Amino acid sequence: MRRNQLQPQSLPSPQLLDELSGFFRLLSEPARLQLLCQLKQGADMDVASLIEATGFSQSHISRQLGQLQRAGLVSCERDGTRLIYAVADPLVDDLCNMVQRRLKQRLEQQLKQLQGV
Amino acid sequence: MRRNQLQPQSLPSPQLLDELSGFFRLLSEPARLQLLCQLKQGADMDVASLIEATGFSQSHISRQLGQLQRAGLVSCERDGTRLIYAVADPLVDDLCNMVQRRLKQRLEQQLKQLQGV
DNA sequence: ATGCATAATGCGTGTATCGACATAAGCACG
DNA sequence: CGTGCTTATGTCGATACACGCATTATGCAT
Repeated sequence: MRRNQLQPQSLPSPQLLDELSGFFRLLSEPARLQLLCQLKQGADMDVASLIEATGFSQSHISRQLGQLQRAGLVSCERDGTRLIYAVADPLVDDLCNMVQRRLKQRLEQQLKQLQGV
Repeated sequence: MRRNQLQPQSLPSPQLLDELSGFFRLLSEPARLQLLCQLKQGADMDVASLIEATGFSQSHISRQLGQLQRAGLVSCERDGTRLIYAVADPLVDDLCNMVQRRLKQRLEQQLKQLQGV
């Protein structure tokens, strides 16, 4: 099968590649993923709760939230001196669920492969 | 303010967090994403084609393909001395499409925000 | 076996970024 | 005004990893 020439020339541009990889990079850090998960559950949480829930330093959490916010993944509103953060896009949850399903399937498959054909 | 206790205790475990972030990390590198896209289009490609298409060194490509293969994202079969690689899981494409749509929506929204309320 | 392909690995360098500490900046209240 | 509380930022050490060069391993042919 030499069907290697039927590309609809849909190679993604370098810019798109960078944007995509940049987005995935945001999710490539357990700390950020953990923050997102905490926010999903706790609905609206202030930074103090996130510090206590994750055990990270305040500066670290502030930076990670900043990245997520610039990407539009979380939003925040003021309550006095505190900032209340919330998940701003359900996409991350969808992606995680899809990947999780995939990881599970893969493990089940490997398991089956081990215990006899 | 201890009103954040209504969680259905569905916090992902650290292991799951690591696995998820590890998976996303694979997609967080433009080089790997590019390889996956090339493979999607070219259907089956040997390493030489990938070298020419991407401009990366042979060793680099070999390593990246190794990572993708260990994760089950690509598979390869021998043809003489060459290895022909192919995409082994459509999930990555779905994820990229979802993220791309999301990036586009976000830009459109920002554009609308700029040119008048 | 030798020789010629191709692919994988050892090693080094450079760069990015995680994560903490210390400090500054913004906001409320006396 | 200053004081206290919360968040953001400057700086730094440690670690991870991208990427190339050189070398080794592997398969096919003669």
